[in-house]
Amino acid sequence: MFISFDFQSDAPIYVQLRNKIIEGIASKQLNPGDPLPSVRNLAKDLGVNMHTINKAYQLLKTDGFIQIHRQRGVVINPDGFPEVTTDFLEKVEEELRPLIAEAICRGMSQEDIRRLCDNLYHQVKEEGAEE
Amino acid sequence: MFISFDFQSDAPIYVQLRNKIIEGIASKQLNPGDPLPSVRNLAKDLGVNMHTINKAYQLLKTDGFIQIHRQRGVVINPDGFPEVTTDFLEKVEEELRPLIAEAICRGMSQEDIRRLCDNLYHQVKEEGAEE
DNA sequence: TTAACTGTTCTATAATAAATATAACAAATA
DNA sequence: TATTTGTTATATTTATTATAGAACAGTTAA
Repeated sequence: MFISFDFQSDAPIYVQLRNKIIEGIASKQLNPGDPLPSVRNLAKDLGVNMHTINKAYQLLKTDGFIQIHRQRGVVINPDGFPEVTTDFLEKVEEELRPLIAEAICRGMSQEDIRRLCDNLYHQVKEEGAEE
Repeated sequence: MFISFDFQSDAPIYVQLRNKIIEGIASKQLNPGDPLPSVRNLAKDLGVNMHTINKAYQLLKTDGFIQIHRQRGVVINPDGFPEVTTDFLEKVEEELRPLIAEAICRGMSQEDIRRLCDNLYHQVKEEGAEE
């Protein structure tokens, strides 16, 4: 598995896991229809509690990134992924605005910020190419 | 004051306050040398505890956005603001990567993301112009 | 059928972070 | 002198996070 946690981070484990799986989808390491480990197996592999995994899966299910079939297991949503909702845009703005404000204070230009985003964009997209 | 809190947000009050002040600096509503209210007065105005304000001020002081003179009060740093440090870049990447990954999953192009950042950039910069 | 495994739900507990509440101190000012 | 400043200390309450163990209902494999 390509998943590990940063226990120094202030982000909760279940949020980190949710994000790692979304990054996996964005980089096409995880594709529609791909199976994910059961909550119990993944918990064992990663050395965390079953409920922590389940919490992350519930978030992903609610947002439409994965499907959970009663006893067949967990799969990356085969029917495609959610659109750009207003909820998502609001979340992005709430988290991005402080970062951009601080970047401005520290003297970054619009070009600097654009470059930073572009770099991250490609970094995420081409994560499956390395290794 | 231009400060209010979103009690629905999962961001702690002292973090929200820190960010609002940084946004104030970025939009030039707050300029080098400008005084900030005392911890007690601001706490009273905003209806929160003194220690919550103090926590935000300490963060801003540590990062170099404000100066705190023993009994003269709190001022926006008159000697300029901190550079783009590696700590800051690491924080940006840690918070921005999941947002960009999710944006990609939801079908946003590099151009879409760039536009979103540009919009926020101007929105922050021209916050002082309205009203 | 039996046994093992699935997601789901429930109750409980421990650890940590966030916010509040008082109180006190030392330095500066009005 | 009296007030205000930032700072520090202790204490309490609340919410979140993570863990623990157990049970249930449906599915699959032996």
